[in-house]
Amino acid sequence: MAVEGTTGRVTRRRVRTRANLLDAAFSVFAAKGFGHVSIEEVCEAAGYSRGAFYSNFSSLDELFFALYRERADLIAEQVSGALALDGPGLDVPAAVDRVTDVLLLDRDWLLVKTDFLVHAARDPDVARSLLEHRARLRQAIADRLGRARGHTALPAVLGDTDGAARAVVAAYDGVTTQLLLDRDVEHARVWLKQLLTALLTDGSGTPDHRQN
Amino acid sequence: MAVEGTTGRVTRRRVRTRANLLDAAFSVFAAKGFGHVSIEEVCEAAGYSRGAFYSNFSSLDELFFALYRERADLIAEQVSGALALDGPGLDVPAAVDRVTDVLLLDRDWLLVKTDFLVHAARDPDVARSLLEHRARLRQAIADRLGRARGHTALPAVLGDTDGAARAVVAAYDGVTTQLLLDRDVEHARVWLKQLLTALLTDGSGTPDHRQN
DNA sequence: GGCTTTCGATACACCGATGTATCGAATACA
DNA sequence: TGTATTCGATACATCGGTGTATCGAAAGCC
Repeated sequence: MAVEGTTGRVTRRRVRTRANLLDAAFSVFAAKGFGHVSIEEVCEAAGYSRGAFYSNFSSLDELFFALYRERADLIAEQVSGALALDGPGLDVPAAVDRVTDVLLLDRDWLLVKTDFLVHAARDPDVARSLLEHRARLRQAIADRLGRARGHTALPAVLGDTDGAARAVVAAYDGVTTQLLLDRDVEHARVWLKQLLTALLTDGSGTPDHRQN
Repeated sequence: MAVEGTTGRVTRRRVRTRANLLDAAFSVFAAKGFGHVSIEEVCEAAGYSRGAFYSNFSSLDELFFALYRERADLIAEQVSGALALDGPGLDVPAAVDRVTDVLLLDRDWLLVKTDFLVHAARDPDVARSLLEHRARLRQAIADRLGRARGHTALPAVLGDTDGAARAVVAAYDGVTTQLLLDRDVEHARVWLKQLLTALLTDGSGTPDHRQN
């Protein structure tokens, strides 16, 4: 039984193994991709037997979902944190700097994230859940962006602050795609910065040259 | 033997079955996702036996790769065509209109494309091949964009025309992600138009409102 | 139209992964 | 510390997919 309705007895070993399984699964998923991973591989990587797995999860999908939510929430917190740092007024360029510094940490995460996207794209329920998550994040961005008026004027082309927040997310997604292919994290960072600057200001930025 | 070094005898039945297999595979991949598809499923969908498959391909990966190249080349031609339509000078807004009208045809294609991205992200060889393909497409965009000077000035933030072309591709990738989740093609189209306008001009555009 | 070559269907042997049922060991609680 | 309960390892039956080898049928060539 993977699901505990009401926690009968508290458990201590259980939480450890569950966490271990999740961690191991993350590595394996990042390396081989969900859909090319068997339950056995995850168990082996974690140093457990399949008995442990079935005791904690009922399917690979369930584990994958749990894994994604865990990390996604973590990232969302980081971004919110980076956005919430300064005072009542938002300094757009500074915020862009902070966010881009925080955002693109881990290639493995991008791999898993994209796997999950592909998964969600084919399952309406998962898609809805993911859309809600994205909407919350976007809302947080839009809120902060709303405080920018006065400091920097947002270009009118994108509409309201929500449109601008949309653009930010789209830029992030776009850069993610490129980064997955060329593996150049540093370039991705500076380039995301450029893109965001281009989208959120009318001013001038710092160009850069690159192949690929 | 799936690979013919030199074409011994010409074949007519063979090309048909090969095409049928590719078409069926496209549907199946779109529906279930590469990695959740067995060779048998593809064969069944195409109305052939596994013997036919192994006679034409040596693995699912090989078929997938062939499938992707075929369609990707087709799309690239469409885009190039849309860009090449007008005279020596490029009218940016008009070109944006034409490209966005052509570009986002098929959700199934986006699904397969993203699957392939996920695949390429884990295999350096495939990644290189995909990067080259993207680079060619980007170059075509940059070339046309180079002729825009005079008509419309590109924002300096993005650097040269290549930077601008990069931004175009990133916007497309970003919109793709959202579209995979919300399945709203029309909105994606108008929104991509907005994004491109925001990136490629300093002027004003047509805002829009939307949930999700 | 006969003959040769190629294509694809059928049959077979072979894992590898899945899920379940059972039992010993670890752990919470008194 | 004793004991009830939970956790996870082992064993088992099963299934689906893979790849290969073989053979009949379709299609090209003269």
